[in-house]
Amino acid sequence: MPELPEVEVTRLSFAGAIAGGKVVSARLGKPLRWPLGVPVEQLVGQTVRGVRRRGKYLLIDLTEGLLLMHLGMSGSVVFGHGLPVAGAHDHFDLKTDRGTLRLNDPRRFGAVVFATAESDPVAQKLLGKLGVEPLGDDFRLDSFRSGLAGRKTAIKQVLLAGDIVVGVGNIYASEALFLSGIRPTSKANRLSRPRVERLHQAIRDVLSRAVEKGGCTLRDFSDANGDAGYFQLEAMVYARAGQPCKICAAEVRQIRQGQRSTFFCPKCQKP
DNA sequence: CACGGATCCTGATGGC
DNA sequence: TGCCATCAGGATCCGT
Repeated sequence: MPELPEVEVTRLSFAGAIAGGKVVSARLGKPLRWPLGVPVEQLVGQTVRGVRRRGKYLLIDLTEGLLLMHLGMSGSVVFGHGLPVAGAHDHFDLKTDRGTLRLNDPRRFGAVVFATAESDPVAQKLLGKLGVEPLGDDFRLDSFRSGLAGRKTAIKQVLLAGDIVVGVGNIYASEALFLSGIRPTSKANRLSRPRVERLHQAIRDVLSRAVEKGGCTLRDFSDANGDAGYFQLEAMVYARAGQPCKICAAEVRQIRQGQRSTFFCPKCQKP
């Protein structure tokens, strides 16, 4: 469910409300991808300073340390007072006097990890190799180009790897490549300068537009207040195999790359 | 060190 | 209705 826009929309939906909240209790459900790292009692009494995002991680700053939360493939967050009794897929609750933050994640590819600081090796193991933020000033065309120059793999795979630029997941990778007219199978290091420039711009455009629209709701995305996003209405190629391209009417194709589905228009996107 | 593949887990969906 | 195979928004780990 969550690529950068969904994570950012989620963050925006509860960051203001939880800030300043004092942790009353916390509970863990079934194990997530990694152990929390501290007993939940250690969180009690701490104050939530604020919530940031790095790539697809939510960083929940506490008085002493921070929680790194990842939504994996199927994670979502709810925040509020008087939440229902935790269900089978509610694997983390952080109850504060401003409301309870709850992570629901059926597949449990997500994670909640405690680190004493962002520089803590525990945090750096997760954040250390991440690429630049696509919507920030650090996402420069020249460094993007030199990053791609070192990769012989398909451009789609490079985008997903997240070590050059973060936040582009399976949906937005297909969409950004469509917008820039690049075949997903093209080798990253063979893209011409103008094509890299178009891709650079397309990544920014597609992600920022999705954030504005409130995230993607392809299956079941909703933010911490339960509000759904609308990106699905705008997908140009994702999940549209066999349907006509919205620009040229050619049939949208679906292929597999690294066990993930890729969608593209064979006419609009040149190898 | 860059690459491709296997892997974690549960639920939805479609074919028979 | 049941059973089985396939697929799903992510990212790490491991062998080459």
